[in-house]
Amino acid sequence: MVHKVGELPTEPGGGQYHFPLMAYDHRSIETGWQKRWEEQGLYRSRVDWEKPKHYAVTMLPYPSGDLHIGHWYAMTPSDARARFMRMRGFNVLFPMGFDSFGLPAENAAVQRGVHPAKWTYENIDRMRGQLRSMGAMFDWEREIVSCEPGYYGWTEEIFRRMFEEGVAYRGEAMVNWSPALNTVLANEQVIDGKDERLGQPVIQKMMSQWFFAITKYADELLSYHGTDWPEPIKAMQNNWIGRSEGAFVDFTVEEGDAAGEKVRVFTTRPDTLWGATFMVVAPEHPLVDRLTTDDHRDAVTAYTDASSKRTELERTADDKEKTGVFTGGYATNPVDGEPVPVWVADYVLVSYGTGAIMAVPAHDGRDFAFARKFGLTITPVIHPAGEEPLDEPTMTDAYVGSGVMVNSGPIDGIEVTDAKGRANPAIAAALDWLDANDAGEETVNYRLRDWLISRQRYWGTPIPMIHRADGTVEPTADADMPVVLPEDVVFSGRSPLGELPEFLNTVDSDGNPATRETDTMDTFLCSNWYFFRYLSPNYAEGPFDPEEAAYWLPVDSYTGGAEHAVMHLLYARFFNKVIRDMGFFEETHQIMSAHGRDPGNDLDEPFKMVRNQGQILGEERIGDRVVVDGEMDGNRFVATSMKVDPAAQVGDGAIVGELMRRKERAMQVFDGTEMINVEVPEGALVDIPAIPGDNDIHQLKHHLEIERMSKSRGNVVNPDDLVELYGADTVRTYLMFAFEWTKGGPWNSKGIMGSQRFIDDVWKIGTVDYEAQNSSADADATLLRRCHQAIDRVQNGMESFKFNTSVAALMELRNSMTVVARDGSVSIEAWNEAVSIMLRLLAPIAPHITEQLWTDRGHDGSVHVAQWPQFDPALAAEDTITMVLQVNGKVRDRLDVPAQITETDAEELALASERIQEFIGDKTVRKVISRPPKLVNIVAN
RNA sequence: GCCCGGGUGGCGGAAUGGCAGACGCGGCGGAUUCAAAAUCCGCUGUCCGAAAGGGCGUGUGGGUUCGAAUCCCACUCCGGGCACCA
Repeated sequence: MVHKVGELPTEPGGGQYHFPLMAYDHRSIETGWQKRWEEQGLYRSRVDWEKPKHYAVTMLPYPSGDLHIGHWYAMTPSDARARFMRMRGFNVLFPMGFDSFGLPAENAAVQRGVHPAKWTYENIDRMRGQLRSMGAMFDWEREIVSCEPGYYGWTEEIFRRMFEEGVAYRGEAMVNWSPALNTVLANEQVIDGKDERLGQPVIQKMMSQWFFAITKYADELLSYHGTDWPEPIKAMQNNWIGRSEGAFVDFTVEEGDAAGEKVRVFTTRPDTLWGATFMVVAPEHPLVDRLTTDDHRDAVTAYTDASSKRTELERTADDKEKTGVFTGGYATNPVDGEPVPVWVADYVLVSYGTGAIMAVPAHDGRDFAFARKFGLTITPVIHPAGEEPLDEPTMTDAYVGSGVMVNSGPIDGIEVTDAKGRANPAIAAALDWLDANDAGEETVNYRLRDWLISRQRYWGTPIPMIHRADGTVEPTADADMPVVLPEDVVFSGRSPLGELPEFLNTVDSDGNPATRETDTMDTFLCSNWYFFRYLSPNYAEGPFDPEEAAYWLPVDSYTGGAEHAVMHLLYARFFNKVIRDMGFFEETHQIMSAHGRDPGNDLDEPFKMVRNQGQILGEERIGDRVVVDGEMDGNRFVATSMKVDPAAQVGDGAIVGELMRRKERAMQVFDGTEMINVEVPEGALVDIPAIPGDNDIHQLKHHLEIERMSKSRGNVVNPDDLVELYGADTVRTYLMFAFEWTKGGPWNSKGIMGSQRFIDDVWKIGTVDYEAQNSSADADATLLRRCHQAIDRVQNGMESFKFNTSVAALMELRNSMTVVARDGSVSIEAWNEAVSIMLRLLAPIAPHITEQLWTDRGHDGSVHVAQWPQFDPALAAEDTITMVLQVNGKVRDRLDVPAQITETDAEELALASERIQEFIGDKTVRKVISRPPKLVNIVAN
């Protein structure tokens, strides 16, 4: 790919190109600079209290084997932004590491007989090389690898402290057990009753496990004080934490074994207590046995046994139909002293609230369905606003709207709104009544459960605890810390730690024989605090060096995928608060203060700003040949049948052509001349030979659908190949330009050509033997204006994570400069200034080519430590502006006017326009809106 | 069901109250070439019109405003999260 020395077309400008012989050769230039930067230590970051700091982190990868395009998509803009901040005068830290404990390593060991450590380290080596090819400014001196004892030993230490503080505890609870993964899982790792890794069903088991008391922090986790996070992420976390305000109310058991005992329920609607006509307890509720009367015992036992055998998935899958049995027992409703029957049903979950509910069938859909099915009493206590009172026999649904309380004794007549908690007058009145009558207590309940962190797996951080012979647990002694994962083990798919006597057997603090904990920690713990370890990866006195922490913390910008919203991002916030409360930041605070930095609330949250990138999907599948039958309906064709058939000929059906893409409701088929919208109704016959069995519209959509990249789909875009072909700078530019970063989208293998042309043009601009032909001061000012407009736009895009607009601004500058280069219309000084600005603006995005050109053009030092061009609004301002003239809001004429034009002058010019007068005609001018210099709008009728 | 985010050309997208479609891909026409690639020049929302020009146009319907892709109300569709959560 060598460009010719060119006497290229001279029209219309009349100038000549003087392009050099050599095109931009990314192969020789990019790796060369990567090496030089490394040797020069260009990206080392040091604490410097004289300079403002910026700590930027992009989520560290799991060393799965190869860096994929998604990593590049996530990391490149983060790197560019870190570089941009550095050029703007910040002392920037941008580190990288590997989240290297986890299941895939262990699976590789089982399947291929490779030790997880070997597999992991080989992958890390390969990925390190791939990351270098990106040309990112990672400070490799600060790299962390979480499977090294130097890292996980500190996780263990933090665990020991958490145990002492009671934040880490061993508890017996109903937990999620994955038979497929051979381990328990946290609630966050179970989606729709299946594990998030393999999608295999998870069952409920009572087990003794290690937990972190994240619920203690539920309220603080709902506040994001001092942070700038995407609203959807906060919404997801809030949703997950699930705070509900309500009350505990005690119902007293009437007779039988449990007579006099209280059954506590949680309710968010204490106002409806007077309508509570029965109670339901979960099958696992501890009082079930004693509530059950002898004549109901067989039925209840049968029911609870059956439900214990069902998985979470089964319980929720066959949803609608409620099941349950009567215990025979009764409890007293405290508000009116009425006895209500107590039932057992699995629609009440033992894990939420108190595992028991008061049922208000008139005003709760689930209770209503249950009451109707089992013929239980329904008592309405809300009179719907502006309607007839509810009539029990004719009700077909629970009434959940607003109105006025009725049949509710002391709170009769009080208004019920749609508001939650005390903001609802009826709820407030009920809470006050409960308090005054000692019948219940106002409370807050959370959906969030404590974090189950033990895993019955080998390749993870050891839990530094010892099981004593007497059944109690104690932390590993200081001298034995950290507990190092033994390497010489045999893999069978089950954790080998329990079968390794030299690991298992130890002594307790009294010298008695004891055993080590063989479970390891959830790998999400590793990523809880790695951004602290980056600060001082070799620090031996603690998890992080307070001297570094005082300067760098907190993380100023954190970027990564939104899929971590309720796992990593929530856990990391929790851990940060725990570390703070255990006093790890005390010294850090002192050092901050000593340097005159007020710690304030800075260390309450780990990440000041979070931004999420979208996902790169596989390239769209188009061009399948299809045969469609059906008939035209308006401008769309409604199909009765659609068949994918590569050999289809014209005449095989009403429409034969290529399937182009899926619109919202229609498929588009291109028959060679026009694009036809084809609607495929649910009942239409669909035949896709590639998908066996009966096909329908959904499979057709799926067939076309742009999917996540995966090896099995064969749609993986390999960044190494792209770098080889186009160079890292082109790939970086394309990834930053092609999508709205937060959104992502399908890969387009042709689109990258635009970025390649851009990079080639930059090379031409930077190397052209520029000759001023007929330059003028005006042209100089115009070019400088374009440059300053570009500075503004590039800067804004970088700051607001709208990287595509930054690249677009640079492409526009390229367009202007290409014309200037051809015409020679500016002075050599103006040209050099413009090139210098352009190179600096582009440096964060395309670091290699800009560095080469910067050096070649005789600048001292690296472009990456050059100062960002100072934006000057005066230089960016146009002196003439096209003013739009409107009549009744429609554009009718345009005029070039001085930017400084006054309101009156603009108005006069507008009224003087012939075209405007034509449109005004014989109408009367009612009003003139003058917004100089952009617009004048004349209202006439 | 509840909670978020979104709907703009053939495509990715720009414009946050003031010229809709910047920038790029693709397409069309032309130059160069034996030819192709690459490169260069021009056109490219849609309808009417020979043109000048005009009508329409940011999911749908309504509203606020001199003026709405942008603000408000209702609906609809797409994506995501949560979900017998009491």
